[in-house]
Amino acid sequence: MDSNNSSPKQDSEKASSELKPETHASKKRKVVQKTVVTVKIGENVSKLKNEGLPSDFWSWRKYGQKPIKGSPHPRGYYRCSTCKGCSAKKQVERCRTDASMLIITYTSSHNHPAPQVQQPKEPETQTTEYVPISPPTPKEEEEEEDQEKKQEKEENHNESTMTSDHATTNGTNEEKFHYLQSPTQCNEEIIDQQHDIFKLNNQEKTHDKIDLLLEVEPMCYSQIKNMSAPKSEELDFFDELEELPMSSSFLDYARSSFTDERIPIVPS
DNA sequence: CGTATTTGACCCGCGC
DNA sequence: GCGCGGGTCAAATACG
Repeated sequence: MDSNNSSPKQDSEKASSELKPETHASKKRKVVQKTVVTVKIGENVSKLKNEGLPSDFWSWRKYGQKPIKGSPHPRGYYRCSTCKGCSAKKQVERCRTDASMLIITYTSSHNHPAPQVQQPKEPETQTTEYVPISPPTPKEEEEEEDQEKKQEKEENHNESTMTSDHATTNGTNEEKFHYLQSPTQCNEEIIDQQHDIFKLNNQEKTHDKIDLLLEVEPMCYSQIKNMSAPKSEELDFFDELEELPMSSSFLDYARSSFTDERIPIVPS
């Protein structure tokens, strides 16, 4: 809590009641280090997970959502719920140009080490600790799939969607997430602190793996499938459901995968 | 019953 | 100095 350096403004006002103004407002707006990650939805997330991609070791709780000017999609605000005092936050929004692309911005770092480093063996097993891959994943996937399916069949997929819940856990369900980096978006504040921020998650290790994955799956038939589908409609749909796709595992996952792509931004 | 998510309102910072 | 946009909190609702 006190360590939170990102909620200065509100802290001042609302915090005055319970919280306390820990930092200055300036911090919140620019002094906070941010890592921007662009994720492309179109690959197999579950699959990757199975591969051994550690999703996030932390849980994220959504605390707000706001429509962004110029963007047809709203931005979701998440906070690390793994640890009560963790000030780690992340913002998730869809690319205005490509609804299939998610822009995740990580702010602040975790005050605590990852609950447990899940190994690339069995996500479920390791989840013993509390890796939010199973629970949240289904939700996001559901939405994503829903959209695509809706185009083809709504009811029919309903079942599939639900099934995916379990399947996801096992990796049966195949989601598609592509990770890309958008240098243009934050090339100005790119830094090497990314390691600092995610160092906790043993990203270094993941890094290697992700690297391979990225190269290995430049384009899967899944992606093609995506392309085949009318993006326009999907976008539209997303527009309204924009907020759901990134609960935690999704982002977490993305984050892990983006190790390489994530763009650390630092407010000068 | 408890926890997570959703929605609305409030406030601050920045730009004009 | 005013207005716009962004970010967070709090309360209510839904789901497990």
